[in-house]
This record gives sequence, structure tokens and C-alpha cells, in this order.
Amino acid sequence: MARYWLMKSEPSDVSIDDLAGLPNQSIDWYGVRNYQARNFMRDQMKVGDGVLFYHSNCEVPGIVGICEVSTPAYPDKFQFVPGHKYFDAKSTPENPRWVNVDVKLVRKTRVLSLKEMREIPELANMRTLQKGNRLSITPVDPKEWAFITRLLGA
DNA sequence: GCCAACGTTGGC
DNA sequence: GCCAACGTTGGC
Repeated sequence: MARYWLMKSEPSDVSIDDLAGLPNQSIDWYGVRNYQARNFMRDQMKVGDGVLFYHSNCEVPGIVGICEVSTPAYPDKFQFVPGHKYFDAKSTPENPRWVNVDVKLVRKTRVLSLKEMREIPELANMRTLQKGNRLSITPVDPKEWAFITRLLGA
């Protein structure tokens, strides 16, 4: 049974257009340094799971595309690069601390802004909309997934 | 740039 | 194990 996820990216780092411009329209979801988010990738994500690509920390935050998980979780390459923003001295290749999956673009959508999401009763319980939530990866309920993909013209 | 909310670190 | 201090996220 496939699961569904919402994954946040700052467009100044990787935007939906950046993803669309990549050779395979696929990217390694590097840089997650939160244990809950890591555990979702490591323990629950399966190839083919649905992903809502979300732009955060930007002018118009919101969902901007539909993607899918395209690889199982594997060690995040940047944790081993000294001096890199995502270097982790406590992580070793033998016992890596951080992992990521690859995410492949299915299609860009219009922007479903955070503002609009908050006005939709069917989405009121979305985890990413709850007060204080900062997790960059959150599970999406199948009903919420169905509603959003329909709204965005599946 | 501000700041609320949350996660992590480290002294004890 | 507690918790104060600090760092980060992310909307506004």
C-alpha cells in the first residue's frame, strides 16, 4: 500500500523548476538533519510513494508539484564531506547517521498556496498545517492526497 | 528582520 | 534524567 508525503524544500536551494530542469527530473533529497524526518525516509518510504513538493521559507509558500519516491533510502553523501554545510563529524560510512531517498518529478502544478490550504476545510487536519509544525517531511492522509491531486487537476 | 515553536546539546 | 541555553525552521 503506497503512502503519501509532503516534502518541503526552500526554492532558493532546490525549486520545482530546478527539479524539472535536471536530466532525469530526479534529485537526491539531501540535507535532512532531523531524526523524525529521517525515520520517515528510512523506515516508511517505498519506491512509488506519492510526494507533494512544497516550497517553504519563500514569498508564496505552498505545494508546487507532484512527485514520487524513486529510490529506497541510502546514506546522504554530504554527511561525509568535511566543511560542507551538511557535514556530520559523528557519522561514519560504516555507521551513517543520515539517509535520503531520491524524488522524481511527476508533474508541476499550479501553486496551491499555504494561504489557500488553510481555507480548505478538507485539509484542516493536515499535519503540516498544525500549529508549530516544522517537520520538513510529513505523512499525508490518502483522503488529503486524493483531494489535493484532484484539485490540482490529476 | 522578527519571533514563536520546536529540537538538540551539555552541564549537573 | 532534568532543564537552561542555544540553534533552526519557516511564516509573516
